[in-house]
Order: sequence, then structure tokens, then C-alpha cells
Amino acid sequence: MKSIMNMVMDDIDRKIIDLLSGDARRSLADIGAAVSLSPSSVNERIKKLLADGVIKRFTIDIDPAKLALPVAAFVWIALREGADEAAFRAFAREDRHVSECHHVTGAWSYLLKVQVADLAALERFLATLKESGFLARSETVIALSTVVAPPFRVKDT
Amino acid sequence: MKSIMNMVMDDIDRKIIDLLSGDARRSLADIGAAVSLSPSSVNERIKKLLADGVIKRFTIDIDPAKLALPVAAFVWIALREGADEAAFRAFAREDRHVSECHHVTGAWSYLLKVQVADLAALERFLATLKESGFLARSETVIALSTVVAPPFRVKDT
DNA sequence: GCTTATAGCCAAAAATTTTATTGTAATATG
DNA sequence: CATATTACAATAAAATTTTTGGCTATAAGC
Repeated sequence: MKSIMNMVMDDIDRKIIDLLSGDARRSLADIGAAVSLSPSSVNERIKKLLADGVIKRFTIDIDPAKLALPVAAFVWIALREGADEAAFRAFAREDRHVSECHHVTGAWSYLLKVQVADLAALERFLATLKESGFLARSETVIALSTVVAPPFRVKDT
Repeated sequence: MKSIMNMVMDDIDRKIIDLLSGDARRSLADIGAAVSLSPSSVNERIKKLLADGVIKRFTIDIDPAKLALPVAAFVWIALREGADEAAFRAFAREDRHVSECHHVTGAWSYLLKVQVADLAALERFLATLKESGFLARSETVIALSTVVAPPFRVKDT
């Protein structure tokens, strides 16, 4: 028996990931033709990539502007002395405006990316954040335009 | 005749988007059951959402760490006086490490997010960036851990 | 007001795709 | 050397997607 699962990825797996990244609805036969494998084998590989967590999920990439969330902003956060960091993280995970939250090096402790309807909504979000009592200080930077956008998807409910 | 296409989205469309965000492989019948529509109608709505650009693509969400890209960093950029901004944007679009690039308000002009294999790769990326001659100054912040991650997918080639 | 066009929906048929089953060959394990 | 295990593939079965045609309600044109 083996203690940990065999998790070696090869070039075919990488190619499959490339293809699915571009269009996750390609058929197994299509992908198979591109990587010289039968549909069954491609299916097995995709299942394995899912089981191993390499592919986290099949999803859609949405245009946030078309979903009435055209404004992206980055918020630097310095947590207040003795703030409940776990609670802050839970807040970030649950608030639907927060599309990213990173614990970072440097002068600030966290960096949030938020996606909102307009500046009024951004202001309300910042007010909520301040009222929540986690912050010592914060600084907000607005994205005027986006040259390279990450995929966007609505948060799970 | 109408000059622009009818592009009104209703609650059913939003619900479909929610469902597909969570799992883009749900069947039309499944989704139909959830929104009280026939599979055909769901299909027609998804087609329309694609045609209207609300759904940009069907894709997969990958774990960058499992793809050997465990390090995320943010790079603030101040462009050099008279730098070719279009060329800089083209660079950001084409470089495979750059997962986000935003033109931003505040003291810096651009914010990049990069996803790399390790600190050595980050250093090489920053060297490339400096050699490219766009920059006046830059500042790099590393993500120690990520609480809320955006979907990640490999860049088109 | 009447006719015509359009949008949204649905059922059913047709086409395609996915999934499950089974078998084989190659590789690794004890 | 015998035995698992892994990767692959062909086939059949099941499920899904796509297409077709038709229906109704609303909007637009005359």
C-alpha cells in the first residue's frame, strides 16, 4: 500500500489544463484529439486532477461590469492592536464585495480587493469595515482601468 | 428594428450565473429545476448570456500552488517619464506571470499581481521588468497567505 | 383595431457527449 | 517470479446537449 497518493503531473495534464482553461466545455473527444488520448483516458485524467485538487472547480468567468459591479478597489489594512484576526478573516471570506484577501509583507498587514457597484457602495463598504472595529488604519486605491483581469465569479452563498 | 440588442438581465439569469459559478458542469435539467424552467430555456438563456458577454467563458479554477506557482506578489509601478504606456500594457498582457494589471489612483500608476514558482522567479521577473525600461520606481509586496483567492487560470497562449 | 414580428418558453427528436464496463499491456511491488 | 497497480482504450449504456417546431403573449407597424 502507499501512504500518499500518486500525484505526479505530466505535460499531458498541463495541456489538458490549458485547454480547459480556455474552454471548459470542450468535449473529451476534442481534448483527446489534441493530446493523443482516448476520451476515456482524458476523462480519467480530469477526474484525477479534480480529486488531487489541481482543478478546484469548473466555473464561469463573468464580466463584473455586466453584473453591475464595475468598480474595483484595493484596500490596505493595518489591523488594530489586539484585533481578532480570525474574525477579520471570517469577515473577508463572507463579505460578498471582497474578491481577494491576502496577508502581506510590508507596512500593511492585509490587502483586500473589492468589487462594487459604484463609489457610494465602496464608501459603504469602507464604513462597514471601520465600524467592525478591526482596523487601526486603511488606505484605498481605486482601479481606473484594468489591463489584465483575473477571472471573476460570484461568491458562494 | 432595434438599434441595440435587448440586454436586460433578470433574477433567473442571476440565479443561473450563481449556479454555474459554483459548478459549471451542472446539467441544463438541474439548473432548470432550480429556476423552474425547461432545459431548452436554460440553454437559450446561457447562450444569450455568452453572446452578451455577461459570461465571458466556461473555465476551470486551478490551484496555483498545485501548478508549482505558490508565490503571489503585488508590484507597484511608477512609470518612467515618457515611458511607452501602450508597450507596458502589452507587456503586462503577454507576460505569463502577470495575473492582474490595473491602472490605479494614488501615488503609483500601476498595480500588478504576479504568480510565480518561488522568490528566485520573482526576482527574475522584477529584473525583466527593470530591464524593459518602463519603470521609474517599483515596490513589491509578497502575499504570505491568502484568505480569499480569486479564481486562477493559466493565461492563453 | 388588426396584422405582423419578436421574445420567451417548452416538448420531443436527434445528435453528441459522458460514464461505466471490461480487457489489455506495461510497470511496479513484494 | 508472481501479483498488484496504473494507464490506456474499445464498446455499450446512460445522460446531456442541441435542434426543431410550435405555442403564447407582448410590442410594433400600418
